[in-house]
Amino acid sequence: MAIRLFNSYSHALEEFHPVEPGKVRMYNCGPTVYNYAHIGNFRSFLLADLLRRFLAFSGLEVKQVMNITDVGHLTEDHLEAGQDKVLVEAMRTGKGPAEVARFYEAAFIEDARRLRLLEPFARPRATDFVPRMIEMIAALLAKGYAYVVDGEVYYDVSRFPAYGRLSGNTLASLEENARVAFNEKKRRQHDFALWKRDDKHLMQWDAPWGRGFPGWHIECSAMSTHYLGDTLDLHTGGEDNIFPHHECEIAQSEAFTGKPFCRCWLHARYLLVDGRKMSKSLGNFHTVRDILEKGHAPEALRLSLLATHYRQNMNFTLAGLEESRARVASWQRVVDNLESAPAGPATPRVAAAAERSLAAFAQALADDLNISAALAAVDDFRRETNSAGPTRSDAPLVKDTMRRFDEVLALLSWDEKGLLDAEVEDLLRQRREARQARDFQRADAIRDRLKAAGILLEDTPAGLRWKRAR
RNA sequence: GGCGGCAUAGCCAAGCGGCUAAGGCAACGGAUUGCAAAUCCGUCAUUCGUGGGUUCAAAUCCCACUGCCGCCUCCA
Repeated sequence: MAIRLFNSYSHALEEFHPVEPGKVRMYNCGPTVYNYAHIGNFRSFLLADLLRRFLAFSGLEVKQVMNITDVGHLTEDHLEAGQDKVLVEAMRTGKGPAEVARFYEAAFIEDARRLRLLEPFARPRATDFVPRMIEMIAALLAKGYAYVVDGEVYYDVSRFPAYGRLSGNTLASLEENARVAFNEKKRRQHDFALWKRDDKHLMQWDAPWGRGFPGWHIECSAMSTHYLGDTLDLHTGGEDNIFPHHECEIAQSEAFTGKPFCRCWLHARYLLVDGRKMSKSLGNFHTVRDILEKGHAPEALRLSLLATHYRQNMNFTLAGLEESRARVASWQRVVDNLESAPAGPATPRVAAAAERSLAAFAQALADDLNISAALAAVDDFRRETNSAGPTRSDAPLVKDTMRRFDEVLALLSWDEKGLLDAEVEDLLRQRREARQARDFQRADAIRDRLKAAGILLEDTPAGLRWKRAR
């Protein structure tokens, strides 16, 4: 089935075909590790994860690279502002910015695992790629795409005619609408830095042009081409990365390699919280761990952040989080209830639903990751299956179908319930007896006791069901 | 000021020129049930921000207006 994606570079829906058939090279702009990642960050990372999982689901091999930006935009001024506790603590105890970065990098990876993002092929750190960045800058200088001024290096955008094609910010329009004070060192207002100096900067490296640090954009060019070659198939990021970051990445990379940098760009639109832009001052700022620490299930958060199409502003609310939780729970029950399915022949209706829903699911995602339609396909399967009443013979198919959905969605728990210990087993037996004797008071008391122990009971027409509280 | 995006039921959200406007949450009615939970069946937008236009036909295309959001040098 043809997969269509909206390519921000061409501003159009296109059929996706990797350079090398069957193998996809994908680069995702990753986190800046000077703070905990917030839910907006993860919306963009989850787009990358959804895309990767769906491509794999479709039979493609995906080589995914997500960078860690640890090259400091940290200066002494930041330290003086002292907003970040870990940072302040690090400086107080004599630890450097590198240790701060490691701390938040570890926190990010933990968050990513809790939200079930697949491990990328590589998660390179910008600081490990400074030599390659210097190499690339030297090459750009040699080719005449860049110039040195006073120990700094700038990219000469006038040498790259396609500048502005991604963002729509052509040089002409940028010049007309200049809003930022002109940096005297640059030849043109919109030339951007490949190498900078700033004595206040805490991370510095030696380069042929002087001691300093790399410009923001060059790191992604260095890391992506190192792992994935001159031409990437896919590149993702938040919409705010379109300009200047990705525009500049294209200019640098193509000037360096002489080849097209990336075939297809995907950008996740911003997330709002309670209808407004998330910001600390509005008090609607949520990190991933804040939400999880408040007791919300990671699957609920994952679905919430996934459930709105990536090119649509999503509005995050606690009500929406609860809605996602309920939806995941209803799918989980389809799987869990199979254990107590009655014996009987296979149900044609279930088989038909499995085939139809799986096809609808794949077709929806192939249409520029139409997640709403894909989720509706899962709901359709849930309703059909429950309505038909699956038998023991249906169980393998139902389970396989749900598993297939979950390869992409990654929301369900597949661990076996495990054996109950003898004490719980005994309580269940006692309750059964109490109910038979119509001693409902005692039956309810036992149910409450088991609930407190994390075992939830359901008396269904098919008999007693139990599950562990999650 | 320049560039770009979005407005669909109480809420979330599909649909992208033509079958009765998907699906979820909530709500309500019913079945089942000792109660609870879960599940099923049914109800829930003659209408798609507002006003025009194009068309045999528009939520879908065009124009205007209103509202919201993003980018315009280091923020996903």
